[in-house]
Amino acid sequence: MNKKIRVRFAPSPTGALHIGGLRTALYNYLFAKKYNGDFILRIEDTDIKRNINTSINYILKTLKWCKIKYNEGFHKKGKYCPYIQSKRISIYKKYLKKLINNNFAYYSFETEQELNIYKKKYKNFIYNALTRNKLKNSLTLNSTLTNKYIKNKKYVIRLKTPKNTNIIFNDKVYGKITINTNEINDKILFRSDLTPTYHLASVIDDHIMKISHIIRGKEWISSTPIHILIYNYFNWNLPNFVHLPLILNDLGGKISKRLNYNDSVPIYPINSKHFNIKNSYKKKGFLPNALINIIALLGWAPNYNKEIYSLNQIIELFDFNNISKKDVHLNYKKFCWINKQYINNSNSHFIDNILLKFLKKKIKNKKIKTIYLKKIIKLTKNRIFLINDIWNVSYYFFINPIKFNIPNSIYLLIKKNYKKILFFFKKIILFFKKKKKKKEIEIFLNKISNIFYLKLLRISLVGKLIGINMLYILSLINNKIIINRINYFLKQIIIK
RNA sequence: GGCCCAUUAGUCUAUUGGUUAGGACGUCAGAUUUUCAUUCUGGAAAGAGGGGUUCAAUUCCCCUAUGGGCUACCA
Repeated sequence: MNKKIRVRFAPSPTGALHIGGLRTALYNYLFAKKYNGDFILRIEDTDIKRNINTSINYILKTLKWCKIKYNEGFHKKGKYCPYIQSKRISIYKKYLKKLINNNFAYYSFETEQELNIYKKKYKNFIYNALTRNKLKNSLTLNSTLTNKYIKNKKYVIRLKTPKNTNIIFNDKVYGKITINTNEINDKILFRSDLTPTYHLASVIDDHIMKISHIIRGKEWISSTPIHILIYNYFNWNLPNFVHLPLILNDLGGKISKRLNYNDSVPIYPINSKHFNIKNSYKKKGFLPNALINIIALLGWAPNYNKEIYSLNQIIELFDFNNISKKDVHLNYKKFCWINKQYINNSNSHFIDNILLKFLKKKIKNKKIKTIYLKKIIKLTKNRIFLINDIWNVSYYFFINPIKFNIPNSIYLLIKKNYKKILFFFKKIILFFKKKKKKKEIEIFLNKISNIFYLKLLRISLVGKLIGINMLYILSLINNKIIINRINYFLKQIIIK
């Protein structure tokens, strides 16, 4: 096999790109990268009714954010322009004519309503070699009638599938798959609205564009015989078929472009007439590198006891043999864990800047100095899983607690003298220098022998028993604010 | 309903005839953190069921069960 590796990602612009689509794109990209091949982006918009024009842009943005680069295809110059099927219809028509002339395709004249009646009447109605002799089509009607239908443009064009023939192909993931032609319809290649369908367009394009490996979701396995027939009818060399296991949603079904399911969360946020995607992996605070790692491991595992791989490692190790045949369920907590590994192990300057940007946006108070924010980030970032979590672990540096959550265990022990204790703390805190000396605070904290008194102080400052070491809380929050918080606590909380 | 495909712990996966069935997330316990989280250590937890083939089966074959895909003038 010395043919050049050429693969394509061919989404239809009918909605948001979800994690399954992105994985297909990624695996194509990885395979091309590994063998120095071409990775092509082709837009399959043959079904005009379902197209959503903003989704092309959305797909491009998502791929860009994930750094999945294609070197040929939509919006790029290339040998096989254009890379959008709606602008290639004349090509498909040309090939379609050849199929008809060679008697590999024929005109069929039933209306949709008529077909629905058949489907209702006969349970397993299939339009193919077993039934087409009894139906209205160019094979059964005489030429005058046929021509009349064609003239009035009341037809579809169907692929002529042979009778009772086993189509066998060797899938790179699933191995040998056999499907009998009696089970498949004479697929419609050309609709009554005179547009080609996916099956025709994609096979022709894959051949013209010299695609060597078709890497796509497993849901296409049952259509593969149709594609193989078309290749054979044209006497074209077959590409390699690589079908990927499906990614299942929380209901156990195929993830769809409809955004009803939690797991179908798209990658990139977008706000347009057609979508309003707030809940995306990007928006949640996943890093693109981590997401690539996560998605690569969805149905593929190299034979190492390891979870974290750089893109280069993934490219090097990527192999169809390591792709699982089993459909995968998403494990969101593991996603978060992988993201955390990236937050902790990546270049810290890079991550800190992302966190800084996030916090600045969240706080909106321009008076807060960058150095201060950086200190807080340094102290809190080892506690987060997603970028957005940084707020949850640092908010108490920026906003005063309003509600106070005092666990019973502490409540019982301090209820007698909590006022005294806090007054005492206030006195000491007032004596801290403006630029607080750490040592001073350390001595103070060490002197508090009763752990519950410390907890009381924490609750009054943070609201809950969470957060980083008191030493840093006391030294980073300004004395005045600390006193105010204690005062507010004493006002709000009446412990009897 | 028909056809195709899959089936190792809650989830992802390793081991493709001989292993105390390995790892990860999660979970549970302990340590660190005078809190919480992180981190560290340890534990529990799996070959869907039934038949074959074989000296030996998680691994090969068959049946059943379960799950999924397809069965569109959608891709």
